[in-house]
Amino acid sequence: MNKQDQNKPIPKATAKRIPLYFRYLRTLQESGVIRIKSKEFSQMIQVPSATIRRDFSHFGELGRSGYGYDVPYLIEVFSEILSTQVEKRIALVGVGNLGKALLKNNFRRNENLTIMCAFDSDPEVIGTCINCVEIKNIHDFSEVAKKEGITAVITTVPSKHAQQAIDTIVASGITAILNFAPDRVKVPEHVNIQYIDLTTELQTLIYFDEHVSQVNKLGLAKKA
Amino acid sequence: MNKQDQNKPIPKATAKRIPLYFRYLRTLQESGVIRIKSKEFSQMIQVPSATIRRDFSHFGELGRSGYGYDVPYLIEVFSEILSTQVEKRIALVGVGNLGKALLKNNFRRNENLTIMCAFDSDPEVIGTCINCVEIKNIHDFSEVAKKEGITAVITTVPSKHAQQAIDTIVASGITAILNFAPDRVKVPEHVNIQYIDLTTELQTLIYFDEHVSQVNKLGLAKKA
DNA sequence: TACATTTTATTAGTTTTTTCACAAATAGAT
DNA sequence: ATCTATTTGTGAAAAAACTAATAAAATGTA
Repeated sequence: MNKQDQNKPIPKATAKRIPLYFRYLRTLQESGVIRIKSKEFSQMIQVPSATIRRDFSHFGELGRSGYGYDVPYLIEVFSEILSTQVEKRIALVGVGNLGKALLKNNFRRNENLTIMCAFDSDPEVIGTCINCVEIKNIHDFSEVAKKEGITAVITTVPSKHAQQAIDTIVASGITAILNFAPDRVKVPEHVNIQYIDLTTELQTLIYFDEHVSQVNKLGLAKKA
Repeated sequence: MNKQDQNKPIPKATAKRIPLYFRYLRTLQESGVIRIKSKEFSQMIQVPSATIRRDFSHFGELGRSGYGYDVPYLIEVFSEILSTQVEKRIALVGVGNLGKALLKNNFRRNENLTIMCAFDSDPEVIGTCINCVEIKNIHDFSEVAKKEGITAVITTVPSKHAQQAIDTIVASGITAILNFAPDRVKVPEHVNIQYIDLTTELQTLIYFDEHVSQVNKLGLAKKA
């Protein structure tokens, strides 16, 4: 039994890094690496080694002094944490340009996440298939989602219709939504909604580039 | 002259919210709203009112007690901060499924950000056009980027080739990169690189949904 | 086996971010 | 012109996240 079961909740900042850790552990495993030290791992993923050790420590004493961490064991632990042995069945709502692209990729390199079904309201696309996924009518969302055992939903609906689409999704009992429409929508408190907004990301990046890190540009950066 | 010029740097957390603030101020303006109180705005964008006031305060005394904030004035200020009057000319590298989708959208609703040119290494796509943007050979990146006055680059290259593509970009003097390939790449310190990884985002979301917010699910959530 | 080296896990300390709560300022009513 | 109700801006407190530094533990070498 690891610490998490008995103790304090995992810090949000830590939780956000877990998928990154897991991805790189898998990469290491594929390269046949059996053991990894926090400092080496730090170089790889560009997260300070102290942060890595602190993060890992929330899940128990995973490493051994003077040795480092055993990669297969770490993978076992993080796999459990992310419950990767359970297939996550995803639905996609909104089959526009972006939706189509996500369908075509369908988490290619990841055997744990799969877009099972897609929805739209446009009669033109309903009934067609993309990458072997049939586009269904959004009106049938609840029914199909239940039948397919959907865990989480990605919405790539235009802002204008996002609230309506998300109401439908929430009504079906789904509690995890990844929303590409930048406008904030109203959801009940128990629903977890995450926003991905390209424009905002890019504006933030440019803002940092222009203001926040001028110091770096002048060559006054402190050491890595 | 506002505070930012004279005083302390803007906190990172604040900087990240600026584009969100700006977007919603524009929405308000379009609806003809002239004044907004931090509490109302808070409801809209789902950021605590105290955070909003604190954030705004970094740029001077923008509001008036007992009144709130003047929307046109706020827009003026944030427009200046984000330098939205200057067109940001973006390049896109990697014209796969996702790259194509971004090209087709091309920040439709935003008059400040424009994808000016796109690059790939596949002879099949080089020379073709998507949404009036011609796909150029990545080998000509530096030359074209200079001619086009590119400020920032979006990379939608497969992980395997991301490092190479980004080396090319960095070599041309670009310092702001938004990278959709999830693997960490090495860049000089003065380069600002931001990662967007759908898989990670979704895994994080699901992790939170399964672990972190069980409390909410049990109906024990604290008040909004 | 003993010992010098390595590396974790953790304690303590620092910085950053968020939140509280209220004086001061202003609005708008009378 | 006065008064009451609002709402800001900000000190101060609290919470969260990060970093430093080190004792303890384990490694691996002689």
